[in-house]
Amino acid sequence: MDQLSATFAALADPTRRAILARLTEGPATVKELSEPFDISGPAISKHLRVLEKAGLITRGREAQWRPCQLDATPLQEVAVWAENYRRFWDASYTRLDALLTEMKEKEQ
Amino acid sequence: MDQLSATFAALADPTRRAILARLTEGPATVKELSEPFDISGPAISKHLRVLEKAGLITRGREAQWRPCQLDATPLQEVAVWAENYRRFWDASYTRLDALLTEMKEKEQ
DNA sequence: AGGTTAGATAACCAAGTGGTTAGGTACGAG
DNA sequence: CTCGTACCTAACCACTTGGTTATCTAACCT
Repeated sequence: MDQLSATFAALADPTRRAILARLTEGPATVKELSEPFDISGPAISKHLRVLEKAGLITRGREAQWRPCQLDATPLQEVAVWAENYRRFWDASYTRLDALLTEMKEKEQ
Repeated sequence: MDQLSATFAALADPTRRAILARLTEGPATVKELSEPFDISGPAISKHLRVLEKAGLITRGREAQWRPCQLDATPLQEVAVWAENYRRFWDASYTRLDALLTEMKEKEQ
């Protein structure tokens, strides 16, 4: 699976997006991250592994804790990808764009 | 499934992203969309249904054709979501941000 | 050494995904 | 009316996903 697909797949789950949101406030342990959700520890571990494989978090180790930290670089790729569609975001802009194309063609 | 999750899930597949890219050049029929890929028609139909449910395409009907058109509005939501992480995209900015926070705290 | 806490791994399950083939519907052309 | 084309639905398959419980390791604290 390519990088962009892995990132999108990781972001498709609300729990994982919530984890990322939490990590914007600073590093956290697995326990801390699991607290807002009423799912089991192993379920959180799986989510974290998905995020790690997508390169969205990095993990250290301090004694018995395995602190998670946000790494948002893959999100830049997402933002850039989405920006390429900006011209299509609203119909009026599309219509304007069509008009401009038409004008260019007439010029030639 | 919420809107944002559906959008991310739809974007997680490279075939579907390629279909969206093709649709930036204008509407296309299912047949036209399927040509670049060597997968069966039904497989393409399924991809299109996913894109339609995510609100990324709209479909009309002209005789025996069912033309697809891009609707990029959900991508705006994606771009906005990703933009919220801009401050975390590179470490230097994060360090700068930490420094500013520290300075603010000292001021108080 | 023994107990507690943090966390990972393994085995399992239901549901979803991406693909297939086979067969059905709707429309235009001869 | 019949034939070909465009497309969809249905049924099936292998694989993945998001969850569970049970069991393990590692580190800390008495």
